[in-house]
Amino acid sequence: MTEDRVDHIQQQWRRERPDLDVGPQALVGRLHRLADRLGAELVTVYRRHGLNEGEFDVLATLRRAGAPYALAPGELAQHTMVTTGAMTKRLDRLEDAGLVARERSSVDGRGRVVALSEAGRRVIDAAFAEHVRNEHRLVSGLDPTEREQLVALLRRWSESLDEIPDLS
Amino acid sequence: MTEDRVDHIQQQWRRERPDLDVGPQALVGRLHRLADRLGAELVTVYRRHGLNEGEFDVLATLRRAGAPYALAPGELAQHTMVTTGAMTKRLDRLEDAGLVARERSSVDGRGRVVALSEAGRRVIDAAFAEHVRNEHRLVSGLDPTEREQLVALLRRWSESLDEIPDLS
DNA sequence: TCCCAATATCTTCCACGGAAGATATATTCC
DNA sequence: GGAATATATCTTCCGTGGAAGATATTGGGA
Repeated sequence: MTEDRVDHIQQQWRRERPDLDVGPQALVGRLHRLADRLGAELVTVYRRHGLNEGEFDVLATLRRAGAPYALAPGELAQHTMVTTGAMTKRLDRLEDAGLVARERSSVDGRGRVVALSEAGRRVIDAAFAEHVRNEHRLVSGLDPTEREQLVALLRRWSESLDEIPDLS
Repeated sequence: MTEDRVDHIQQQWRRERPDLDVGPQALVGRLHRLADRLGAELVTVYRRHGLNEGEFDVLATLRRAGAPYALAPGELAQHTMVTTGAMTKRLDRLEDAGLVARERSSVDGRGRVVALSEAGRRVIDAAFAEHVRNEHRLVSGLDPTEREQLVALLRRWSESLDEIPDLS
């Protein structure tokens, strides 16, 4: 087991603050660094298709919703976990690029319906296929058993967070 | 095993793109969502101490480097994984707040030395102690065995990424 | 029916980081 | 020693997202 950056950071803290138990950093810190690293690999594929992460996320959300590939801006904001203001701007860019179209909702004058255009559909289908290949590459260093264990542990951790009390 | 958002997304893709194996998303997607979730919890502590994530990171890096708590801007940028331009701005803010001081390097006229002020030292010591308590809280839903397994798997995954070829 | 609260979206302003270039200083090589 | 190159930091401009408020529309209750 070679020593990595997180180990080194922990050692520094143990020297400087021996009164604190920095054990959990092994998990929290490593998870964050890994997420950053993986994220950087993923965006290279988005960029090849002329998209940034947020735009890919919007197109993918519309695509996997199934025909007619249309959702409201508010739904998209919820699914992609950004504010509606941020979504407005993403949609502005995607609309300018001709990848989505905004129409008035027929049932609610306040609402809009955002739908993939034909071009949008083509772009996300190509980008997503490459994205999946990229994900396969990124997990290829783990064998099937390790992947299963890791999925189970991440799931456990996620669920446990819902039941943890706030910091006093 | 209850179904979570990542499961649902996978199901959508399997319906819409049965030609693609989206298995790896269980790992990659879940890791990202978990990192976001944890990050949101962590910043609440930084904010209590008047810091954002980047500023906390800078002060923590100086603090754990040990006395005299001083590093060059370039070193700080490397350790915290941002560009030197971003570091300049972080240091501007921290200097305005009186938490760090910039001096000319005595050995290199181009260089600067960024050092924690007394106030900076107090702030980061208090913030970091609370940060560690927060991390303990966030991992409290996992038992010691699970934590060890998870650390080992994350470490394995990280290391494996260094040996993976680029996407063709 | 009419008013008011709720809702959906968009607008404005600001915070933060990246990319590329500017500036000052140092180092290397002749 | 002097010119060319390298290096450290900072500056400028831009892209993206959040927060708060503006606008338009809906729906409910007097």
